[in-house]
Amino acid sequence: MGESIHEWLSTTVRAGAVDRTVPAGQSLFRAGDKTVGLYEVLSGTMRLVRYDRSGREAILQSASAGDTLAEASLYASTYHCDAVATTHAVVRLYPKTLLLAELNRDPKFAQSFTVMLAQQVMGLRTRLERRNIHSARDRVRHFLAVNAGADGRTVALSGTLKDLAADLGLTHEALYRTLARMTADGEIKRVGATIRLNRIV
Amino acid sequence: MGESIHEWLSTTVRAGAVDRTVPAGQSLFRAGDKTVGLYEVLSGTMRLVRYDRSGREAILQSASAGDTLAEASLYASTYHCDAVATTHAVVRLYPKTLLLAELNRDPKFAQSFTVMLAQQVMGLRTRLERRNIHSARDRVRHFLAVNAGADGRTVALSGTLKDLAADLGLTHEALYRTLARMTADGEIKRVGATIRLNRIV
DNA sequence: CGAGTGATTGACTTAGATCAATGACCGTGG
DNA sequence: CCACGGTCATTGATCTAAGTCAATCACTCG
Repeated sequence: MGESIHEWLSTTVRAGAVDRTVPAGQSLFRAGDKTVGLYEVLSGTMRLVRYDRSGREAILQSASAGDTLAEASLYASTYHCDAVATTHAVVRLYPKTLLLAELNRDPKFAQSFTVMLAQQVMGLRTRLERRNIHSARDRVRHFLAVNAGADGRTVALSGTLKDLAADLGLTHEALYRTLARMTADGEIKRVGATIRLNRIV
Repeated sequence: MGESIHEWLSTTVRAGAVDRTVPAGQSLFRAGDKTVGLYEVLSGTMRLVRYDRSGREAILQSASAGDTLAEASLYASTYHCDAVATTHAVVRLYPKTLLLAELNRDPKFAQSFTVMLAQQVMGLRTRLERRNIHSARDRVRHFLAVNAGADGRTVALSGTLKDLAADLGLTHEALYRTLARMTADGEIKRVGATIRLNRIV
């Protein structure tokens, strides 16, 4: 969908990127640290956490491969939470200074960056909207409607059904069952890694 | 939180904004129309919908006062869905041409705009993260952790509890019950429109 | 050829949705 | 100035969809 950061970065910025490995359980940065830039998760999972006085942690966000971390770093001077590796992870740092300089210097790059962010906002809004739907079936319908191809009735599944289930906020069992029922009712038809919507008579 | 669009728009763009009233049920634009700009919903509710061949509509998104509509318009040339008013609504159009020109001309404005989008992305991510939490109690905990004030244990509620419930994706009943239980357990204390987190011993 | 994972289905449990009723509060119009 | 309609806050009773636990089969990969 072209929503991921690295597709939009100028070669200048990309050249200045630094990769770093974070062993599971280790932290990448801590609240109060000075912000250094924008991170992209290359593999593994990172989580942003905050701790209450009793030491219990609250997960503010978790980012897997392809996600970005700490957009905050673009405008804040210090981090306001910790980033810790849930699994062994590899991250790529795009230094703040480079990014900001590039944004100032190159209006075209700035525009690309803005477009990317706008797309992210739209995508996130859509996903949030979907989570508002309580019924599993309607949630699946929403997903299908949003992701239907040009013909308006074919949806190509990118990953596994388990991944899709996670994305929809359902257990994989619930998704399997929902799809099975929709198929039985003739609402959809599964063809390989594709779902075809049938017209409702 | 400074996440809303209009706070970040330059006076130039703001001056070029056009307000428009949309009666309930009427559409603001339809799929295929040329994009004209970015809309902000001033009052009422608009929804973005797509129709399948059987005429049933799928709601892709719904936007209430303060929300923006059609960020797509920033980079796409035509709309890919319909925007229809769920209730009588008033929207404000920030013309695309003005916005893009301004973004090109004024790097500072572009930066502000980018910052605003980045904030939106962060906020949306956090909310999405919250929706991943199944337990009502943990969802409330997440909300409290994220929205705790400087002291880390006081959360000021902005709207009504019903609004909060909707925001959390819970029914208001579920929220009342959860808060009641947390209070009974001594985890929180409600003081007027404020919730205070207690340390867990 | 096992080990690991995805896909699928069954049985059972439960948290939260739904339906319902009540009290508090608030503006407002007669 | 007060009765009335409206909304929020709250709690009870009940229902159900989805979560949880569990088992099976297919498939791939080293």
